[in-house]
Amino acid sequence: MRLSRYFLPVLKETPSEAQIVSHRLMLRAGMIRQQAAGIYSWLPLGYKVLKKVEQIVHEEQQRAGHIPLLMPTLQSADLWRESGRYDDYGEEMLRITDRHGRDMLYGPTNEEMITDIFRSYVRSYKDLPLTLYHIQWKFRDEVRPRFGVMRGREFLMKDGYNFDLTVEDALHAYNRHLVSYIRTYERMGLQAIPMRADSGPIGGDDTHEFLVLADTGESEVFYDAAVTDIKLGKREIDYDSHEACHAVMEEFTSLYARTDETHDAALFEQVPEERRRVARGIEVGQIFFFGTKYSEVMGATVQGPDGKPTPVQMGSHGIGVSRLLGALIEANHDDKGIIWPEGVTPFHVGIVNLKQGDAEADGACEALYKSFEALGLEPLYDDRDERAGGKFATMDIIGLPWRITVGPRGLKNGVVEVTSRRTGESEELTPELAIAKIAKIYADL
RNA sequence: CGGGCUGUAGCGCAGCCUGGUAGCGCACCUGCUUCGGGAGCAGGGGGUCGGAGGUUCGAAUCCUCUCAGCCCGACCA
Repeated sequence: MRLSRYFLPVLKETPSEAQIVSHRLMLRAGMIRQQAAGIYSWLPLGYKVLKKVEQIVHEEQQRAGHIPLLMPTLQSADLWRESGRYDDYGEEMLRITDRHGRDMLYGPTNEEMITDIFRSYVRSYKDLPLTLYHIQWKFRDEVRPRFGVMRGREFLMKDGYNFDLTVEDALHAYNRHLVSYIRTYERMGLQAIPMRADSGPIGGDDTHEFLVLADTGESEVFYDAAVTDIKLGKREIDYDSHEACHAVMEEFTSLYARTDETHDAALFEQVPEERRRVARGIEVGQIFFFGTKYSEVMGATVQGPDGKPTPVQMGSHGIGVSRLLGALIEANHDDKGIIWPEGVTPFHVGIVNLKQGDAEADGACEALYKSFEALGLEPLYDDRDERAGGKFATMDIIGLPWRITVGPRGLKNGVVEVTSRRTGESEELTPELAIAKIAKIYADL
């Protein structure tokens, strides 16, 4: 993309409504625009990152064997009356009446609807196990939206639902989700620690929340410092293997890590003192096993091998897709702006032409631009007729992890400058080597 | 939902107390100079001061109501 043709409304000054760093930077980098309290437009740059995050979630869900579908944002109140949650959910549910006076609602989650879909079609235990998921906009009418997209009212969320015949199978689904979630976050360059949590209004026996450590997190967390050393890395996981998923689950959850809701001071005391940590975290996902809570009241049963109708064992699993952008920025920024991890960066590399209009500089930039595109990478070429300082500031705030600076001074020696946004370190390379360096970084992801 | 606060140009703000018909910085447009970390000079465009009602000869300014947004708390992915 050529910046002169893009729509990137970068702000030099911070709008006064933004308090926390991710909100400020998203506004300043021209990623979002608030349209009402807790409701945002996603401007091109923000939309691009949102789509990248969404894509990673899709890929990892499908790698784990989960099936994508798409359910509507608006739901009939009748379904929610069946489960009893129409009354239980309270003021957070946005209720709407259509022209015929029918009660509708903007879905805050989809347990009822997915259960309805399941019970309409699935009759036999032979169709299990089954995990369906979607990535869809949700609405929760928060009393007090704040922190930008981290606690908006409208938010994009991946929610998935597993249907299994036995508790054992459902617990495998739980473990499988835990593993796939860790892998999802790691691909985005985030460490999200699974922590034992409260079940809240969803209800259930087993539940873990995934927390990204950040000073601005909404939850207080207590953990054994050793948990931050556990990584999935590039291990291949057999998602069909109960043993393999269980082993990873054990590995990631056996050390102490809890939110304030389930914190147990006595247990925490057993962690060696030098490894005890109290910090704050941003919740970016949660998994639940709740058994037959919905299947019983809504009649989601299958015939088992014995011919008897059996309510299915269920769980639900969510990743806050839009909120992840906030968490990513909270975890990856400095005083100059955002620093995107390579896995989610909106553009792979920024090209800064220090002397627009100079035939040699223009030519070198064009050549770099075309080379990156030929490699399947997306460059953002700042071809505006701006001064160097302004171009650098723009690149810094939008946070592309790599920048190539092209100017007459370097070109005289046949080199361009490759700079890491994260470390600030630069090296002078020939254009060919610069391209090779960037290409290798992304190939190795 | 309790407590506090703010709405004046795209963004950041002053003016309000003490009423007299709107201003500053950035951004934007034109020209010249400049050009490796948010340039300088000159010229220019843009606001019925959130909305409604009231007081007054006169309201951004005072009064009433209302809408929107922000912060703290409770709540929450």
